[in-house]
Amino acid sequence: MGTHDDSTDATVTATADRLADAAISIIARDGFDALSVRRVAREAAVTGGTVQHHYPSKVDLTVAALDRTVSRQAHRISSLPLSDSPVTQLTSELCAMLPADPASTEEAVVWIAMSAAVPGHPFVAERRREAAEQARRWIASRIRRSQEAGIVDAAIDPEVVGPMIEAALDGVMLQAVAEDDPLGVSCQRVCDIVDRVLQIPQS
Amino acid sequence: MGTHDDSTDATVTATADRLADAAISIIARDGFDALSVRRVAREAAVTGGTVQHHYPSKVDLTVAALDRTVSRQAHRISSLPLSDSPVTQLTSELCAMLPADPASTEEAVVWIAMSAAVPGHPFVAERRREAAEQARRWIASRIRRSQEAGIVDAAIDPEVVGPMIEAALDGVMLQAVAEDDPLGVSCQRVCDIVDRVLQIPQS
DNA sequence: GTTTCAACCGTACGATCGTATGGGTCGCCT
DNA sequence: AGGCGACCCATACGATCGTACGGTTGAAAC
Repeated sequence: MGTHDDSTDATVTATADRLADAAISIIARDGFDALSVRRVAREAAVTGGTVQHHYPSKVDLTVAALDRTVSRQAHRISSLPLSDSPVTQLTSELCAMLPADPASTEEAVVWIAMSAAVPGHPFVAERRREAAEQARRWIASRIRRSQEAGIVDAAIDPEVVGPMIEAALDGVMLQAVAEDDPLGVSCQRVCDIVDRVLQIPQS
Repeated sequence: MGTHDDSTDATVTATADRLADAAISIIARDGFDALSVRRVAREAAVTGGTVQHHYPSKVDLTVAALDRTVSRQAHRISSLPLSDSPVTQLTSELCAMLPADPASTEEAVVWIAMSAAVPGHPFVAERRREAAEQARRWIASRIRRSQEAGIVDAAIDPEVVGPMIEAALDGVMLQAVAEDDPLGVSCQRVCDIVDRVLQIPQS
């Protein structure tokens, strides 16, 4: 209630989001283990007690950064210009998750970092799984829409091809993060894989 | 010199390898940040001073664990039964990098962990890039051999399709690590992607 | 016998971490 | 006016970290 913000929904103050953004920056810049209460405080120009007030424990701070990462990703791909074809829509949405500007780079690095942090951090696994399932459903819906449009063969099963595309996206993103491939080759790579996996005739 | 060991080559003592293996286990179990001198000492049943003697700094210990990981991977896929077809040879070698037994699981988790640890740890990036380039060359050679055997179309460029397969392997491995997919679906997934990317007619 | 040296053990110091705790300031409600 | 809760600041404690440093042992070199 009260003043609404531009994020997912209410109940979180603006400083709490700033702290989460600071945490994202730290994770993206120096790795998942570099996240600490004091560093977030320095990054956000507050004292340690402040971040401790908004996020009583470190896991609270971490899940806030993780949730905000996937929320930022979802917000960006949802506010994307519509394409004429469902399959180019899918590929453009996929490419929107790759590192392009500083913001998307942060989110991609955090996504890879939280995937790698799953062993030994059970609460990270849960958040990652939720986001992955959401992405899975979203990819499957795009495939189905492409089938209804007659662009891809109706015989292929979205439930089996979807995970392939998901894996391709994860792999390209991991390489983009680890070897900082330029956006062009990353995007081209995922587009090529999608075309081949969906058996789209090469132009 | 003198007694030779079963690892890559000489000059490293047996206890140094044990310490590297302990480091690998720790990284695989509790994440990259959980690696510490004292934990390795506990894991290997020695004191902190001992690991400090073999690896004067923590980065020395870390690069030893990383190098040993890729060496263990290379050793396992090199000691693999030969297949009749070059493409099944490639897929079986790819699947050999996926988490099957405890050893390969450790190596896959460490590989993902070191990919995620690249930002903020420059010395990790170097090691990862060497291993990735080696894998790239190895995949490209398998593709070329398949083309010479007439199984895949000679028109496709190994230099562009290779990175796709590499990305697919990374993505499937990441999902296997993060969501601990069973080996069957992971292996099936990479095989399917390879078949589609190489445009092998579906059986 | 003496020296040397690699391997291993144990301790210590400074830094950083997570977190508990208490005080201070402001706006809002009764 | 007085209480009250949200917000922010500051300090402190215990734990863990990387690493420097010295001691001990045993075998090889001279």
